[in-house]
Amino acid sequence: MARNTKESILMASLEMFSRNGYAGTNIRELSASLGMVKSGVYKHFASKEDIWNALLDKMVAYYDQRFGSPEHLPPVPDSLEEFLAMTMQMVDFTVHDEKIIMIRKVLMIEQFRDERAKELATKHFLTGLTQMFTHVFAGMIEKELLKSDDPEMLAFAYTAPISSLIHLCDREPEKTDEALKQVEAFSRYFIKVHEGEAP
Amino acid sequence: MARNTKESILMASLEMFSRNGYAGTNIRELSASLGMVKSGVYKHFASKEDIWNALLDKMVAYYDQRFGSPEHLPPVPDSLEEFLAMTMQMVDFTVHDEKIIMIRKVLMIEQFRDERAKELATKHFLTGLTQMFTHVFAGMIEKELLKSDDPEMLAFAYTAPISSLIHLCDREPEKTDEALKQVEAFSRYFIKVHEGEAP
DNA sequence: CATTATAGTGAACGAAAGATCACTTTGTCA
DNA sequence: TGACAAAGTGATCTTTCGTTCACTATAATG
Repeated sequence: MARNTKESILMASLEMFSRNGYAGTNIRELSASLGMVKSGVYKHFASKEDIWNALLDKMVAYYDQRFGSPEHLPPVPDSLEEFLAMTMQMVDFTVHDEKIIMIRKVLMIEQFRDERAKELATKHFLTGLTQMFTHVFAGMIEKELLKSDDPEMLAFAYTAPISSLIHLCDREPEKTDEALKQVEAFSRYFIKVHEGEAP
Repeated sequence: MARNTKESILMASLEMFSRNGYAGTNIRELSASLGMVKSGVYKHFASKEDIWNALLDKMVAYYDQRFGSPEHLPPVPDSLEEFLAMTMQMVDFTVHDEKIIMIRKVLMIEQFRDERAKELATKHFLTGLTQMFTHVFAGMIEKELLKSDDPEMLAFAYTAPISSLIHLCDREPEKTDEALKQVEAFSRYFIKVHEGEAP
């Protein structure tokens, strides 16, 4: 029962931090959203900052679990259509999963204030995606699906534009469908430019 | 004398908002940074929110002035080296200009809370750059510096990765030099991929 | 020089913040 | 079932917040 409440508090804090930021969130509203009175929160966390740190721990763990270990690298696709489908599936998931959206928002808001948020932001928004797709592109080049090229540069050139469209979805969710079409258009364009000569 | 103080307050608020966000900024610190006592601020602005709105007005005006009108479009370069140089000069400026850095940070932090910040963020981070470079690439294709292609897609594929490196500089300024090298490497790579056949 | 609008001060206010504490309730387990 | 630790409450404390206001100093104007 205790673990449950503690988790609920962290979930509620993720929601509030992602909407109002750390400074813009207060314990009264937070506890009220859980049908609690504010002093109750202090049975589970020593302070507001303690909640923040615990939430960051969770976000770090969540990231490591989903993207950290090599065994979670996506399989190298066997065709360019499969590659496109894989991209679309990943993007579609990431722009619709409420929890991941909130994590990105929190990192956006707090990246300049909190050292760990800064680190996670760079991973989430830049290096993580690049690493992941470096592996994919290296495999695809080997399979001659793509022209011989620097896989890391390819990965950066591919993921950064898609990432910017994901951020657009976070900012203006009503544009999500349009943005997804742009992702697809970009992906098709990218494939066309870099596809291998051998059919 | 009045105008001067009002401007100083806006400048100080830009600094504090970009570091601590709107909610994380208080009037006492703000006025103290100007050698004033907090009640003095209220001779120039009716409320904290009034300061925020005035600052946003300024940021909108600043953006429109620098990127808004068509006459501020960059000239179409006459060679690929010139294009690279133009890119590097623009990026170098934007990652070192303290004011522009602070504007980007404020937009990052407040994009999910304030409607106008959201709009400006999309312009600053996405559509503005794309529009600008669509014009450049259209001209370069006409000059046969680049292969015939969709200039808007080219612009998006070019500016988004560079934009993500600019954000990295905002987040981790100590990596600025490295990031600038990455910008140059990416730009050279991009040119190589898309350069026209005719020398 | 006298007047007057403006800029800045310092004390004060009410509201809201984070946090504490003595208490009651509740669920667990010997 | 009875005891005890944990979870939750409500009152309260201290600080800090944004804001107001009567006041003084200042600088421009006629």
